[in-house]
Parts: sequence; structure tokens; C-alpha cells
Amino acid sequence: MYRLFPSLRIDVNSGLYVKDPESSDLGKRIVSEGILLIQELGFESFTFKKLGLKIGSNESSLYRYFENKHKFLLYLTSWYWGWMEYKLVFTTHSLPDPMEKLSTAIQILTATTEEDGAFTHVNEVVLNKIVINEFSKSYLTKEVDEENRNGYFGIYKRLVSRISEMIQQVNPDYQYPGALASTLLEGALHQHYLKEHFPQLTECGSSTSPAEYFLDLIQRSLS
Amino acid sequence: MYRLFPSLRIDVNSGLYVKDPESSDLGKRIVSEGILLIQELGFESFTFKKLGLKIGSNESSLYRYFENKHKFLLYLTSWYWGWMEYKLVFTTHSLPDPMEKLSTAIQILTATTEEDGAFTHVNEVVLNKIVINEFSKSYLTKEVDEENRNGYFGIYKRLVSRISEMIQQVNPDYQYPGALASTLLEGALHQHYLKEHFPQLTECGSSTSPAEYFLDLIQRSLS
DNA sequence: ACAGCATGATAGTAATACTATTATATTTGC
DNA sequence: GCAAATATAATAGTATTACTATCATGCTGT
Repeated sequence: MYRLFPSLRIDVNSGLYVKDPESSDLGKRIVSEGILLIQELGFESFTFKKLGLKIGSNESSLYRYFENKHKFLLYLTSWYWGWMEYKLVFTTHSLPDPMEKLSTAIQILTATTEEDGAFTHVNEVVLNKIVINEFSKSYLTKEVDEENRNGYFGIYKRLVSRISEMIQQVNPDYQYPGALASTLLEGALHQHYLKEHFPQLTECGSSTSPAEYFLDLIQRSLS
Repeated sequence: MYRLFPSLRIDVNSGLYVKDPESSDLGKRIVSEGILLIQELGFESFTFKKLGLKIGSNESSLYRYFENKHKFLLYLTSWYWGWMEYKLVFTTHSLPDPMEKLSTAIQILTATTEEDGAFTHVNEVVLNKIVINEFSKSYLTKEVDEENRNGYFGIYKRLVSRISEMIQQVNPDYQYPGALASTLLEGALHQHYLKEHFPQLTECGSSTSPAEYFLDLIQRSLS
């Protein structure tokens, strides 16, 4: 889908990198292989030294692109949410019916990413898994407020706002559009995590998808 | 409330500690001062060395109680959920009406802990904040599945099951009681976090509480 | 040919997350 | 009251992490 607009770029906040990783071959390899290594090791065990080894580059070179691994994670998750926002806006733009619009949005946001967009160095399938496992760690820190002021969470916040607005279009009297939108985004990641690691705790699994659950939840909430 | 049963103990999985911290003065100090230090520094910057310094004890002594800081966090959060479960069961036990029972449960689980129970070395107000900020980090790890097999998340899972059952009592036809219960528990922590750090993203704040939002959400879902 | 920039190689530092060993208190059991 | 057992403290040591600094090399465009 993205290939329709080959010159589109996801505009991640420039404070998240020292040197734009899209600007060079090494930068792209850091991103693409970094995604795979974080998924393999988990964020805690991931280090720039190990990534340097994996891509045959030097640890010090990686620091020329990203200050530290926390900013690297912020970069990757921002990119992910930017990509989701793009898919969302593109797909729902022309839908006239507010409920159809919202339903489509929910489906996009709660679906498991199934296939590689194959248009960049970014493996979206793996990135989706990283977001499920690691996104919370990117904001549950002592530095949130400052990083928020710096705009590092801008894309994610805009996405929540968009959903919130769609909810208001469906039912202008509903009192908690923001809370519901934020519950949807966070909850979708959580349900995906549960179905993988705590299947006893949710009906979401092989036969029922998070999408079905959230569609039902939001329809009930807004009717 | 807890003082009604001074001999009650919250039964945390014994794999979470090397030596039971309730069994000695030092152990209790580790827990009580550890809670304060994690809140002060954030879990990432918290170390046993710093805690040893704070309580005038030796780093090596702390390792006789807890293998590492991750298990310490698991211990603290388990304790918290055990305490919540106790409050929940105690308060809702005698309520005959399923909806009243569920509403009361929601209120307990989504309320901000306001006052110190003052019955143990544990400061529940601060512990509540730690759970909001750090609980996700206790399970978003590469070791979840093994730790889950070891029973380290048993109390939390039992709590989700209890809510799930209450939901089924209210509406036996509702298809997603587990998903809704897990959304409630996780979502409550999330809304508390948002109102502190991302107030634009939710209506929960000074005039509206997470309790009101979730009460409304669940009532709509089950009617 | 050479200036300029990107990358690589090496070294170094303070802190982290421990483990091991030995010493010193403190408790308890007889 | 004393010895044995146990708890805690002190010290030292290790591998790794998360960087920073410096210098060398190599490639690019003019």
C-alpha cells in the first residue's frame, strides 16, 4: 500500500536521532537490523555493541546516529505510530459514515501486522511485535515529562486524538472519548500480549481477535 | 481496615525471595525503604547498592533477601495485588446484587490509594504509584513465560479471574469477560498514568476519575 | 590532488550487577 | 555462661554496560 507513495517519509521528531538514519546506508542497516536484534534479545539485553557486531560496524559509529538505546526505541516506536497513522488516514479518509470510519480504524489499530510492507528497510511485522513488547517502556520513565515537552510522543498523541475525534463523530454525547481512545490503543497492545503469554486471562486468541473484542466494546459504549 | 486481622499475611510466591523479608527487621527495612527509593529514582536507576546506603546496610546483605532487583519488583507488585485482592474480597463478599458487587470492585481497583494503611512497614500510597509506573516492566520481559510457569504472577491472574467471574454474574451472555477484566486492571493503571503525564489524552483528571469512566464503560458493556 | 566527511579502531571511565570470601556481631540452645 | 549457629558487614573482585575521546583510514566531489 505504501508503495503507492514511494516518496512519502514518516516524519519522526528530529530530536530522537543525532544523524538521520534514513540518510545513509549504515543508518538504514542500524534500523533494520536493530529491529531484528531487539526482537531477538529483548530491549533490556539489547546493546549498541551487540548491534555493531551484528552489522559489522563499530559501536562508536552507532552513537553517531542515536544518543542511546532509549532514544533508538523512541525512534522506532514513533516510526511505527507514524506508519499506523498513515494507514489509518489513508484508509478511512473517504468513508462518509462515522461508524464505518471508526470501525475501520479499530480494525487497523488492533490487527496483527501480517505482512511486510516490503517497501523500506523496516520490517513492520517484527516492529509490530516490538511495539507490543516494548512500547510501554518508552514512556514509563522518570524523563517522560521532559521528553513529552520535547515532542517525542507527538505522533502517538495525534493518533489518540484522531480516534477520539472519530468517537465524537459517532456519538457527540459520549463523555469519555479521549479515555476510550487511549484505552483502545493501549488495550490493543495489551490483549496481543496476553494472548501470547497469558491466554487464560482473555478470550482473545486463535478464534477471537482483539479487533472483534474492541469493536464490540466500542459499539456498546457508543450506542 | 487491615488492622481488623492483624495476623493476616499476604502470601507472595516464595520463589520471589531468597529469604522472607517479613522474617527480620532488615528484611522489612529493605521493603519499606526500597519502595520509597524506587519511587524516588525510578526503577531503572534504582540499585541495591543505593538502597544499602540508604538503610545503612551492605549491598551483599540485600542479595540474601532478593536475587536481583527484578525479583524485588515482582515481590512488591505481587504484594500489592495480594493486598488489593484482600480488600476486594473483604468488601464485596457480602454484597448480594451482582452489579453492586462489580461496581464496588471497580471502585476499589481504580481508586487512587489515598491513605497509608499504617499497619505494616509497607507504604501503600507509594506502592500504588510504583505499580502505576513500573508494573508493566515486571512482565514485559523475555523471561515472562518461565516466570509465569513458576507462579510469579499467580495473584494477579487470580484477581483478573475474580473480576471476570463478577462480570459473568452480571451478564452471563457477555462474550468477553476475561478481556474486559484484564482491560479494566491494565487500563486503570494506564489512565492514572495519563492523567499525570498526558492529560490531553484523557478526560480522567481532577474532576473526573478513572473510576467513573470505567464504571460507565462496564455498565454500557453489560447492559 | 586534496579537503572534507563518514566510518572504523582502539582505549578509557564510571557505574552496574552481581559473586566470593572473610570478619564480626547477635541469637539460641544447652 | 559458653559454644555453636546464624545474620550481617566489609572488602575485594569480575564481566558487562553505557558511554566518551582520540586518532586513523578511506571515499567523494571539485
